[in-house]
Amino acid sequence: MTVPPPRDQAELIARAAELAGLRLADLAARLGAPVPPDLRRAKGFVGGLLERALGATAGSRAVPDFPELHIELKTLPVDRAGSPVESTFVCTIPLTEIGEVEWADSRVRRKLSRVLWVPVEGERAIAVGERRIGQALLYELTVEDEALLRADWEELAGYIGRGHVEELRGHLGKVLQIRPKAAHSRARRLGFDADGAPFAALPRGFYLRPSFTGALLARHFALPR
DNA sequence: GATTGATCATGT
DNA sequence: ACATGATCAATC
Repeated sequence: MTVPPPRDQAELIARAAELAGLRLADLAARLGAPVPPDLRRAKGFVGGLLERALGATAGSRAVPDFPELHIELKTLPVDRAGSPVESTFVCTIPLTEIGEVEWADSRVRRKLSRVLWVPVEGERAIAVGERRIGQALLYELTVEDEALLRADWEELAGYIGRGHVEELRGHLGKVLQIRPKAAHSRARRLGFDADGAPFAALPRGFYLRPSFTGALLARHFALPR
């Protein structure tokens, strides 16, 4: 079963609304996809399933999931109270270029400008197929959120731009953090040190802290916090 | 229990 | 190689 791309924003929202309450096993059956016993070897299963169900087309290309609508799709694993149980990967970091990039042109800002968040039960105690899909939220970057993200981004990108990528640890950043993003810890890509000399750096990515995504959901759905 | 660092699968 | 989709698992 193949779902065509949504014609417009309203169609996308309607499709997402129709999925609320479904178990992942229901959706997988509808699409003719097998459900893995757990996510250890299928970490992208939930995201991929929702992409197919909603008609996302981008695949692995570096464009939004719904390019014509300028909307990014993110599934968000949550507990029974609606709080995120994981951080949210945003994008990889172009180590050799980010020092020259302005926030306004950054990958982080582009990615988070418009996001269709789909909460999905994500507690490991619930079998993958039994996890239910929640009500989606079409989010547009707010002035307040942008200020928070920009402050973190400028601090973090500044480290890299000055050649201090190796000093970056996950604890930096109030709402946005930088963590490794690689197949394994021996992976390396080109970076520059403080003297501008090239070296083999650990690939890294930007992630949103659960407190940020949790606040975003709570605001929209008026959840108790 | 929350957080940080490590890791898995797939597509272009 | 590096982008996409993330969660796992060791450690704090």
